[in-house]
Amino acid sequence: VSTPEPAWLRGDEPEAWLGLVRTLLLLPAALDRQLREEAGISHAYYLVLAMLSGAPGRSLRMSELARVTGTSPSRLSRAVSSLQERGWVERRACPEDGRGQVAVLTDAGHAVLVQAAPTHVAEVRRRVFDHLDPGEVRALASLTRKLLVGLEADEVAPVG
Amino acid sequence: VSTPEPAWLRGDEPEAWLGLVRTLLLLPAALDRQLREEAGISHAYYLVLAMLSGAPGRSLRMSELARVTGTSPSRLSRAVSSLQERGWVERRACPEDGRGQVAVLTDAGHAVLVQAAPTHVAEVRRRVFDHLDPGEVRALASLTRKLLVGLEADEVAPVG
DNA sequence: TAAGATTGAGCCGTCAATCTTC
DNA sequence: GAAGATTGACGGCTCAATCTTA
Repeated sequence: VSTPEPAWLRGDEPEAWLGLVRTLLLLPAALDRQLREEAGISHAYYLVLAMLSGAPGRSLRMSELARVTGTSPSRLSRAVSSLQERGWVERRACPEDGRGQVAVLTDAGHAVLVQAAPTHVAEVRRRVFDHLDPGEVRALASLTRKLLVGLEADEVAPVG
Repeated sequence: VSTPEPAWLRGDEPEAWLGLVRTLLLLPAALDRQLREEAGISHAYYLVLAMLSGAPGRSLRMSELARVTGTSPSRLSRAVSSLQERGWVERRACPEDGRGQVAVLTDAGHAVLVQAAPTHVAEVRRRVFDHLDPGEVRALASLTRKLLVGLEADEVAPVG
């Protein structure tokens, strides 16, 4: 290439990277701890319930549910199995595609979500938004939007 | 309390939160995939090697290493055991405290780190910094600094 | 042949209990 | 008794393989 990228981080990048890495390590752990204590499930499982709750018919195809929760197909399949054993989610055949499965939030699952949501939101406030002013919240929304560009596309254009 | 916090998120908070959650889900997965393919270790294990490499004597107490890598004591103990089996880290008794253990990076471990670092940094650039201009990098550093205030202190002041 | 979904094997992580030293 | 560190038990996650339908 004609203008190679620098080999290591420079300027404000090291501090930004270290801060981001520490956030990636600590925030999910904090969310998991709080939700496990409150509702007995991880944050990933909570997201499954929450995304189903907001979908029409409280149901979504497995593939679509995997996409919106940011998890792999196998991980989602195991999560739904676990939630199904607790009676919080059901599986149904997809009427439009014989290969597909649809996950449906049960009334019991919805009740768990409704019960857990307030303390979860309080934790999110306490851990995140209490420390940011409105401008910083906007900056966070803007930054994550740009970061997700590089994360949601697994394939990357060749170097040429 | 006299001025209760709103029960749900408002303004730019929902978008910021969803963006942050998706980043928390996708970025660690991307880092793990790349490092596992390149060096056969997770990002958490890489951090252990990297933090030891930057420490005086290429060694740190277990408790201090857990703190700087943002992991729990039990998690770190298992990580060091695994790295020790590969000959990349050694354990030694702590001369100043009979209860303590010191983890030391071996030459082999250092070689692994040196070999893996360039492609890892390239991945960090490709996933993160290629999508941000200098001002945004500063904003990211500033934002994570504020978020870590709420994450590094596990105990929180009572509501009163 | 490809896409949707699941499963088996194995590693990684947490929680609680334990052991040692302070 | 408290702190540093480790371990047993168990659940969650990834990778690769598999099964079914399109």
